[in-house]
Amino acid sequence: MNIDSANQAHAAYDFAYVQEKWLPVWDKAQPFKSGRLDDQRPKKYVLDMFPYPSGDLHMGHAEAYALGDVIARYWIQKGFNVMHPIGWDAFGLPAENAAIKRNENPKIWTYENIAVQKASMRRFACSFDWDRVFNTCDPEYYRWNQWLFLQLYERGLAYRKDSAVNWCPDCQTVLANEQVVAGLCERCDTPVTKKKLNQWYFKITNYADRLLDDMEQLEGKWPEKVLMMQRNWIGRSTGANVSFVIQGRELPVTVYTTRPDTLFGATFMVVAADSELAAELAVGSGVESEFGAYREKIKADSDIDRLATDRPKSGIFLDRYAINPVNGAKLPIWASDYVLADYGTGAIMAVPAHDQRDLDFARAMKLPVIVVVDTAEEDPNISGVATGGDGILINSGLLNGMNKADAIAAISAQLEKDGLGQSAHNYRLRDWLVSRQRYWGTPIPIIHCSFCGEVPVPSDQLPLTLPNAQGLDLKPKGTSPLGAVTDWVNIKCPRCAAPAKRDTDTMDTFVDSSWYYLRYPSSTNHSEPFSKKDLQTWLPVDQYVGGVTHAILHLLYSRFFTKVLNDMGMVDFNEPFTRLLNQGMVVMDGSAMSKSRGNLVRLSDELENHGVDAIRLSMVFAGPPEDDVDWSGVSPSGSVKFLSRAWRLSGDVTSAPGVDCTKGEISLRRATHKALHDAGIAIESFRFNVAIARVMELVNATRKAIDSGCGPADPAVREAVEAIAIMLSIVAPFTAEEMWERLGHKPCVALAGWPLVDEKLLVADAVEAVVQINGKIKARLDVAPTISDSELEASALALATIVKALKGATITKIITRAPKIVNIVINS
RNA sequence: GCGGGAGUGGUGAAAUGGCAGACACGCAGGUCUUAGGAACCUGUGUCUUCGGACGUGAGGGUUCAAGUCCCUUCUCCCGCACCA
Repeated sequence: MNIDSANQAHAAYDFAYVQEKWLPVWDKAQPFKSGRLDDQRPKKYVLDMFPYPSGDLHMGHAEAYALGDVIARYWIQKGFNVMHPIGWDAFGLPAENAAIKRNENPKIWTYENIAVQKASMRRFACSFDWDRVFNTCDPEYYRWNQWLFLQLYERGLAYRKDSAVNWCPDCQTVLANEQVVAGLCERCDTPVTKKKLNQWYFKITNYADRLLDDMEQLEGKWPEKVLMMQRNWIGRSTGANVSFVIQGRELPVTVYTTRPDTLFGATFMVVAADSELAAELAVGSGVESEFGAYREKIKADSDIDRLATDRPKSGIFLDRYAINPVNGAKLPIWASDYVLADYGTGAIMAVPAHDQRDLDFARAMKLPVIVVVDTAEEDPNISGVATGGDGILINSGLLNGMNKADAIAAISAQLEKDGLGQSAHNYRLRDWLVSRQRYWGTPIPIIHCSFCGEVPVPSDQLPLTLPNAQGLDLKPKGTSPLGAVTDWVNIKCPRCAAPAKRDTDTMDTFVDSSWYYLRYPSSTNHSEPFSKKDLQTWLPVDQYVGGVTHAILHLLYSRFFTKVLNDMGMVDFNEPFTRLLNQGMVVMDGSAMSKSRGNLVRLSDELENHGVDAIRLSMVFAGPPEDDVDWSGVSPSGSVKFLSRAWRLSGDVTSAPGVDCTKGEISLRRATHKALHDAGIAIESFRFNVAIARVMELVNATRKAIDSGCGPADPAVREAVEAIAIMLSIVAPFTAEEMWERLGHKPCVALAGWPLVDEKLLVADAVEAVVQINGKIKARLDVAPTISDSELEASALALATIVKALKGATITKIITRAPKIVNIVINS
């Protein structure tokens, strides 16, 4: 080794210098532009969930964007025309709350944060196409939010109704069902209460079946967990509606049941205490005042109270009776809060023997329990445990002797024939409540006229921009701050010119994110939200990357929007995201990072201490991407060590660029091609940690080849180090670019292309076969990979150790799988 | 309660039913050094009488062969939660 190369070998790898060196070069080269018209490469749309601009990027962003970047950069290297865009989900409560706290304009706060995040993404070497950026709070974007809202409105998919809605007393706004997590506001963890309000909804329930059934297309491409969560959330149940005559009431009451077979076991009826029906039935019943008091009491209960598992059943007997249609039994009608007003018909037939909730209620209220399905379990009257399983029907007239399934079929047919019932579906999914009583969101483009009613804002008046927040009191007070802007609110009705008022609510920000992925290909289009031609080029999204926190909310809403747009003929596909990868969280010492817990790790500190590449590498190498990364257990300095090892190789290569690699030393060449092959497969199946392990192996093999093998001048060394640079470019772009230059190439290594794998080099010239006796390894032997079963078997049986071991034993069977294994089965 | 997922060295983790622990972190020892928080090398599942034996939460089963498939069970994590 001469003095120069010795110096070079010992020179420390200066990541800070390398970062500063290459960023301006890349700014100029712009390697990640997508969508040039003459581009002949096949397309790939790789999408990262866009960030909320709540401050600078944190460790979670670093993981998510490192993973998305690996995928995007890999497909570029594989020769695809990759669109990898980014934007900002910029409306929403955090901006508004921060603005209130600092007495600032949310708009200024938001755009400042966007600038900070954008600069950090550049530094983090994200391979984004910066020409496609937009923010959802840009009027040019939310204009199309309003346009889409009106499209839904015209189709009857956006409507207003009075309802008891989820209300967060802290945020002073309503919440969608999906935003209530275990009875708490998902933003601020305040217990959610109910409030009766007139609000805008999107009719997502119209799409329940399609949202459910189309998931078949996503099977195997989305995480099973997410599909399952969506299925549960939609919660389709199959059963029957059954009519019950009510004494002293003209109209019958319909109940929904999944167990029509247990109809003979119904001993009472329960109506939701907060329903219209309960109120009506209570009128003139003699228990009106008790009922009123009960209703007031349950209204005061928060969702948290309702969720308590061991909550005793409560209710009021309404002194009214329903008649069981199958046997004429007189069933007392009770009002209780254990029946939900907005599921099914808000009324149930109670079969205490076979439903635990009904049994608990029956026992609390001393109501009769009649067993109609013999399940061979203990009588629920005695055990207190309802028997919900299959069994033989008893005490059930025509159903006696049948099993559950037959009885359901028989009674359903009978009810249908008698006009007393029909099969029905119900869904856990509720319509999507989209009104919000806050400032920083898209104004709802509806005008309320006392003569014309709801009047859409004419499309030539879009965007309906937010009035300036300057001088506006944004403090939450239960109604939208927009109501105070009188010269904005009060306008003439576009239809009749009478004085009218604008709707003062803003849209849930999940509306913004339900279609943003359609906007990137057309981000500069001023005449439509997206063009069909652009969509045909790019959509659907080939690979979506984001946190599992959006498993229901964002992904369900996006699927809903896509289906609506499909019905409108605006898109040709019905699922927006072909493949989905959910990355885990970055935690510290086993729990989520937070200021209050004192375990917050600042991304900027980590980048300062270890460099961008080492942080990206650590994130990706830590384990499977779906698993959480515990930052206390990863070693960014280990990543630095590996990167400088790889970097040092690039200074050791002494052959010239373009040297004929096919003349290189064969075993290193084999290692190189195996690494390229295996790493590619690993990346395509999201096993990025394994891909990196393969690169590490190649680095180790190359180091060895240089130091004590073929030496630095062998063409195989250049081939290996170039392959390392290219493979590293998708994870550690700075290091890779620096290596690429030291290898005598011009930027950008990101576009160098994944080297073609020579299949011939994937076959080793010798492999080790193992010889087992009764499944225990007894010997090993080197064989040609092409050896036949019989040859391998013969060589195995000829081995001295095997001959010795087999002495005196009878061979019953020999299993041979050339060239890997021989298993000799003997009886002992 | 319902639904889903996961249990492998000191740690993060690998392993189309075919050599368990790849690749790392950590640790120990060494080489070279004025020095080492550099680089390089070696070792590192457990037990061992040094021949081996045992080993993927526990228990059973299928198989020539099981971390992997089946049954039972325990533990942990996630989602939903009075949805009739």
